[in-house]
Amino acid sequence: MTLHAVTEDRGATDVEHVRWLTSDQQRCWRAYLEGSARLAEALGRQLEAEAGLSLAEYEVLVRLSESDGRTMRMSVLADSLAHSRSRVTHTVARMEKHGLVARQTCSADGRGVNCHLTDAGFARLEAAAPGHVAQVRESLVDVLDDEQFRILGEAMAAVAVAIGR
Amino acid sequence: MTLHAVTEDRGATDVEHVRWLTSDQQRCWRAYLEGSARLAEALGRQLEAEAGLSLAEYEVLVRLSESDGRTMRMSVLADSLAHSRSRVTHTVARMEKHGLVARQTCSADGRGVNCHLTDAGFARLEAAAPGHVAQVRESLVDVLDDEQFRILGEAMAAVAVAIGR
DNA sequence: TCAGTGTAGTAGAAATGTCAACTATCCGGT
DNA sequence: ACCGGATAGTTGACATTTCTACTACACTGA
Repeated sequence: MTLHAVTEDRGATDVEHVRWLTSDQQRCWRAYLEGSARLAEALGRQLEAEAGLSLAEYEVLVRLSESDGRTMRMSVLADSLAHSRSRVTHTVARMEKHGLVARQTCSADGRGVNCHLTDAGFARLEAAAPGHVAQVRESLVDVLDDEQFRILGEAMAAVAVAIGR
Repeated sequence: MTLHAVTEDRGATDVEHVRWLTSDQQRCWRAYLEGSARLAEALGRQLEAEAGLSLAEYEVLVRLSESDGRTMRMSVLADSLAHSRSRVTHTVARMEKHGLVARQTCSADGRGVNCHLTDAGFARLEAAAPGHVAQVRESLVDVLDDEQFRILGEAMAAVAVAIGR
């Protein structure tokens, strides 16, 4: 018995007026949950196996590689990844220990820290990228037609905005 | 400088023929990454604050509440959640400590373990559901039009299939 | 100048998830 | 009956993420 049905049984005593999902909406939502879980797992597994990187580390490398001077402030990095500051601190600390990035205090703002991509970090990214892109294609991009993928992107962008970036 | 551009610079020495994402595809993919990160965070935060549950725990409660006798085999639960067995073992162990579920050895298969939703667990789900559904609507369902949401669901279902459920 | 408030980043503990054994049970073939 | 390989689940070590509190610096207004 679904909770939805159960709560409807309460009838007039239910003063909350909950707008439950329709069963079509339920199906979509469950599909999203399952698909996103499997996708994250597939990507993480491939990266770990073939490049020894977590998805979070890979994303850090990507942002840095695209930024001016291959350097970003910690907070900018955190915002751009939609990860907490604390999380980025820990992730970057691990990466620094492995020589992928280097931290330097920011001259312009004494509180700030610049995170810089080292040559070793860039090389690691170059080595990891082809396999990662192949996995993204295999698990997502090539599975969908252009229309589906475009709408998926628009939808998720709208979600990000709604939640308030 | 993007990695994409850099690797193209290698020109004829690049024998890998990597099918990089187009910039449109990049945008979609990044939007997905950011949106899904923010969505998971928003849902988890709401549940934790208002119901003292993690999203993983909530999902366990939902599956059990919908199953025959409010009971599922651990492995069925794991498959249905797309979580690893180990993860489900740990999650269920925590929930059992809090009285939300009870484990009992399976009579039919000596190796099996049945996970049963307690009355307290069901009550907890009933209490949590309205707020959770409201958050799902606010952050996802009501942000999209019907068409977008339907295609999102279809796309993610296709992804789940492609990755091999 | 300097008090108050906000921002940047970190640190360590607690919670959660992953990974690699490990035990116990089941099933299929001989 | 019994061997051997698969399946179900757990365990504990380890890695990662979250949570909370903390330090240091920056900005604003009196």
